[in-house]
Amino acid sequence: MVTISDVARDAGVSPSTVSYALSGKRSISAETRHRIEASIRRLGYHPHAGARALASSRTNVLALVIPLRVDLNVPVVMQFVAAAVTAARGYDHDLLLLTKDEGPEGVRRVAASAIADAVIVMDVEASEPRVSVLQSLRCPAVLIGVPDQPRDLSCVDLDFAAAGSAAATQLAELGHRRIALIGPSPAVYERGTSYAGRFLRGFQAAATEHNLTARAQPCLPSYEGLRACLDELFRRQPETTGLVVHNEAVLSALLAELSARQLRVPADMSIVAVCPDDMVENHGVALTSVAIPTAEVGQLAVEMAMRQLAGVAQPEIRLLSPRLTVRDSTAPPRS
Amino acid sequence: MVTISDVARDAGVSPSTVSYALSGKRSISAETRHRIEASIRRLGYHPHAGARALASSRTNVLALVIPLRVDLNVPVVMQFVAAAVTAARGYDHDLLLLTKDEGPEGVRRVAASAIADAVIVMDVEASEPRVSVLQSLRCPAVLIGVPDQPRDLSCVDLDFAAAGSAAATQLAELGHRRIALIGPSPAVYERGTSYAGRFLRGFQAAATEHNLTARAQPCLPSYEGLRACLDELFRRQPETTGLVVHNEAVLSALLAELSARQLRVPADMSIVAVCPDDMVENHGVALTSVAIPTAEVGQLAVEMAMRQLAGVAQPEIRLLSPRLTVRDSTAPPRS
DNA sequence: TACTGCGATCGAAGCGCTTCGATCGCCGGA
DNA sequence: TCCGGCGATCGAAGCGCTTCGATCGCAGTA
Repeated sequence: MVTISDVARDAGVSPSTVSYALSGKRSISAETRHRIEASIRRLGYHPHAGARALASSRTNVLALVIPLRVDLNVPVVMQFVAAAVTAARGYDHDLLLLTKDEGPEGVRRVAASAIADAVIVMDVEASEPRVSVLQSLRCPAVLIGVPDQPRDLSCVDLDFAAAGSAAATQLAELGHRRIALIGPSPAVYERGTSYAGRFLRGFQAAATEHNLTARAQPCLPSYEGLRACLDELFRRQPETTGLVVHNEAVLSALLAELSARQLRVPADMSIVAVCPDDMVENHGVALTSVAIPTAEVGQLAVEMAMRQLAGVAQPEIRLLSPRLTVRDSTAPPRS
Repeated sequence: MVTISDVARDAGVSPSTVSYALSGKRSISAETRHRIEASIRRLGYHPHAGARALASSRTNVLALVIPLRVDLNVPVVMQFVAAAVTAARGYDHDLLLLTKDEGPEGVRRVAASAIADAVIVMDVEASEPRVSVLQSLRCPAVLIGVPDQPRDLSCVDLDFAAAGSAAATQLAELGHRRIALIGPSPAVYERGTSYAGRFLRGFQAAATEHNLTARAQPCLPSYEGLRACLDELFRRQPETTGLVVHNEAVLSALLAELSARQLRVPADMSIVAVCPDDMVENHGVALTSVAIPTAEVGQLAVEMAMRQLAGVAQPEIRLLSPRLTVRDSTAPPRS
């Protein structure tokens, strides 16, 4: 292995000079710096991450805790991850992947053994057990989602309440009177996943405000689940003319099933989807949607973490305003 | 931070004894071990990962390089990742996520700075530039996919040639005479992605062998792309009665579009999908499929890496035999 | 001319761990 | 009784880096 001493010898300086040239923490004459850089290149030197971590108490690694559940939408998670890893590399950091399976202990392990400098947590629950661990370890952290008790932790997410409201309002303004929310899997609600409840409440509040008849139903993420969900919906609330779908996994099944039931979109049924933008075009009809800004949130989470590491950040809760884009799946109801 | 010396003091032994108790590399009396374990628990000791890496030249981290392309199927990638991270934790290792964007330099960086002990590479191309880096660094590595020149690197993948053959053969045996392959995005072929070509060749070989008229078409992963692909297909090869779909992203679009064109599955058109098992049920009809064993491959990749780290493994190429499951999307052609 | 201040560089300590080579009892065999 | 051998433990070196406090030479000032 090529060490800093090898570089120092090659460049005719001391190891500390090489270190300072690399970190820029002390001034180095231009000439020396160039000689060092040349040596580094010639020898193919890469600082040993462990040694660096030990000496500086900085690993340049961010930990990201992702859910492995199937009832959560996988592509959405992947988009977060992609955005986060890309953003992290922009700050010269790497991303370590943890799974929610490990629970609070996983977070403790990683933070306590200084494997990562900060932790980003996805799929946050209302009463989130990882919050107290993070807090007691005084570990820089960013939650994607908002627990009931964020304590002093930073949070970032789409403003799901506003999103739910926007979706319902859009249907109301088109003149729909009976609408429904096709929500995430029941398991998501049971788990108290923070975004699901917030969306639901926003949806209901807007429905009430606009005097709509509104029904909310969770939906298992499978074709059968969707079919059952629709059966139930039309039995309990016939004449429904507008659907808000907060469950990316069943979107295509929904369209297939509506078509099978001779319901045309948007003539017989309007649909507002809640999903990342790149999912609205993969169906026969371009979907009116409230965007889930996965890329922004992922990137923002990393930025917030980096700012905490730089010491220039107090805890903050950032809720991104929803953006609704009207496309071809919504229209006034036929009356 | 709680250090090994704190534990040693608390337990009334020397730091090295604690280390040996933890690693089991020398025998420690039961009594001492218990005292040490108690101290560890009481103090909440976690070994410092950097220090450990520095002293032992082992990080207990595996690097996984994933593609971020949209033209690759995202859920499939995610399933690999999930399987790999879970398997890695089973060996007390963590997973560091790299993206293909960083190219060979990313691999070099991680290996040379001893951030990870081994590298697992997804989305391997026929002439894979990362192979030589990996090899010259003498870094334990596992490729998911098989490049033209695997050199001494281990590879694991589904036997895509056999899979292509199995899919075509199944249609042949049902009596179909004109079939088609709806393949991945053209970009995937252009990039020389290893699995796409292997599947195609297997498909064509079997078609030839069974005297089928067979056409292969790449397909952009969008509704429009699929529609264009079908248009082209039916223009160039009308009377096609069987489809092999090696493009998970367009499965639901395909079913929707066939239905829109009054083609019933399987009465008018048989479909063999190539996809992970959990994707066959999300459509109106359960799909006959050749399984992509994402979980097995991901887990196997980790196991192979661990075996290399343990020093008990020479390079090997493991191709998993395809498993075709007949479901409801295939039937003899109407004639 | 003597001194101050500053930019550039060096040397050494130390981060927390692993590991190699002692050391120290203690037991069994001669 | 003495000694060899072995299990249990200790001490110290060292992994490769960062960083603090010197040192050194030189330009500018009094």
